Amino acid sequence: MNNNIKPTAAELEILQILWENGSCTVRCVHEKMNRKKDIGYTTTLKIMQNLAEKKMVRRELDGKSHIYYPVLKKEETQNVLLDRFLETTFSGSASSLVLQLLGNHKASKEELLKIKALIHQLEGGK
Amino acid sequence: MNNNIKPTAAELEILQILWENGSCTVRCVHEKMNRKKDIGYTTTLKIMQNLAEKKMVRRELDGKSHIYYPVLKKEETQNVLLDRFLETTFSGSASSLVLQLLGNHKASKEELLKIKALIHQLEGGK
DNA sequence: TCTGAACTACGAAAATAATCGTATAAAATT
DNA sequence: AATTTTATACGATTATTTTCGTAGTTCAGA
Repeated sequence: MNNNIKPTAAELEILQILWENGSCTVRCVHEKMNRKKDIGYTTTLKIMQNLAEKKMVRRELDGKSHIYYPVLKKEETQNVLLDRFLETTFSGSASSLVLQLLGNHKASKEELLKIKALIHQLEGGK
Repeated sequence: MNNNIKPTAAELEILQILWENGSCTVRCVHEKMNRKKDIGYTTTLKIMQNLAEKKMVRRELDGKSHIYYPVLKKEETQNVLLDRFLETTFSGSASSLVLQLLGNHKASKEELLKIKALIHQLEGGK
């Protein structure tokens, strides 16, 4: 598994948009970005070009412009980032992470149910 | 609550050491750091000075050298960072974070037990 | 007392990330 | 046909983080 995934903060923002939409032009990404913060068009463009150069997205020419597609899988990327975060911030202790998350962040009932179900499954399916 | 906590990666490494040890001199931190990676003494010193300047640690003169103490609370800091991570990487969905974490065998049996206990408590209690 | 070891202070270099300006080309509009 | 709009490319600038060199201080031991 690719453990070299290392999108920067700005790159990750764009990846999120691509994951949500499947594919986007720069203009499209840029408009969605601008709903959250004020940023120049060429900045968005540049970061997407960087992503392409690093092979985290691919792009196809479509007339005058490009259409960008995510290459990294969302879950895989999240997992790698999660591992790293777990290590750096919680010294690798998954339970303290979860305890803090659930304890302070009261997940909804539905979320708790999902989690319980998974635990049962993990226990049952040994 | 202080939502402005933003230790960088290098700063966080040092905070972890201070949290574990309660307090440390630069030398002490530096030796522990060097077990993991090769880094110059003055680099460690500088980062600790930065931490002090940013009020994330405080220091007291002790003879010729300083003793550093964490100011940020470990759990509070972890929480702030966790919030931020949850937002940027999992678009705020606590359950997908936990599901991926547990699904990925990052939690031991003991950890699962702790988590189950907490869920029971959240459900049953108050 | 002199020398060297252990400190701190401080600034500058190197590395990384983010932002944008300008040049250029191709369509679309007038 | 000329102008405006919409793209990309690419380098330059700025900001942030990390790293370290150098200078200067204090203290302990030869």
